[in-house]
Amino acid sequence: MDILNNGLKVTPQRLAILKLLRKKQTHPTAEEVHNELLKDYPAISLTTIYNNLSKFVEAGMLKELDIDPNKMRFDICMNSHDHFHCRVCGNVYDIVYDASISVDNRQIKKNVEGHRVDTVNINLKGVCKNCEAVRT
Amino acid sequence: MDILNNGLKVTPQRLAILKLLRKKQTHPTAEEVHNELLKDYPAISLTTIYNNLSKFVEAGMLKELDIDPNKMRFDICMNSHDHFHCRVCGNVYDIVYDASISVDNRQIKKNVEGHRVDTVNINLKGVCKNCEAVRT
DNA sequence: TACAAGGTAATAATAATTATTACCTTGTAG
DNA sequence: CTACAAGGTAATAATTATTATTACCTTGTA
Repeated sequence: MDILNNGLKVTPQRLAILKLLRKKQTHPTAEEVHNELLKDYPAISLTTIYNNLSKFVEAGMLKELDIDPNKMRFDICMNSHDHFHCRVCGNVYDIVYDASISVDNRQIKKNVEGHRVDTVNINLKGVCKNCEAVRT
Repeated sequence: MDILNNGLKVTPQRLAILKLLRKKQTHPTAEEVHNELLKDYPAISLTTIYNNLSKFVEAGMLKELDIDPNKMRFDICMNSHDHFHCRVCGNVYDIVYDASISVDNRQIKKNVEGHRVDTVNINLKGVCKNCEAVRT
């Protein structure tokens, strides 16, 4: 038995990581995942989190985001969308763009100025609504 | 005398860093800048590079790019444009989008899904034309 | 000429991530 | 049912990029 036929065995740790990533809307870092899972798995190690996040990326189940220069953050692969990085709390939120704009961009020619393009990421930064609310 | 009235003194090291960033099209990392400048300034330290890059960012002369998860890369501020990150050589190139697409995107509402948006970055990834040429 | 402000460079410290290793589980073949 | 092989986990140590600290040096100015 593997997870999605990617050669990865199902383990409680792996299920827990995936479940957490699916539940949380904030694209937690490896350490945040670790802290969260310590509640249910007091023995889980940070190494395990890193190992498995990497495995999931290799297996194509997660994408690594490049929106946070200091920490690795991940995205459970689904239909394509963009990201918003709050510079106050640091959380990363999913953003569903207007279909029109989104499509215009992502379907841009696969060759730009002579370079072969694989992926297009649109990253927004600013202050999220929670942090904005706290301030006022 | 300061550089662009930002309270920064003019030093040979600073001029050299800025000159290099202006000349190179690949958005070199701090270490690449260091290696390059060692040719002309055998005593220059990596710390100086980091210090001054940070100063330049504070002064608004450079922007920090978020396209490379592993290294800091910088952009001499000019008219807005996007970036392409080659996953073979790691270089980052400037991309001039079609004005139409570019404008559509960057002028997106300043509030998206309740979050206040400051900046929008569009990052492309793939294989650059140089690396593509080497392969074939 | 001497002083003050800020810059540089050497060194050490930090933080996130990765590598290494030994032990443990689990599924399967005999 | 038992033993083995494959892979997973966790503890530890190592690596890498970046930042902090400190002492010395330069330069402009009183």
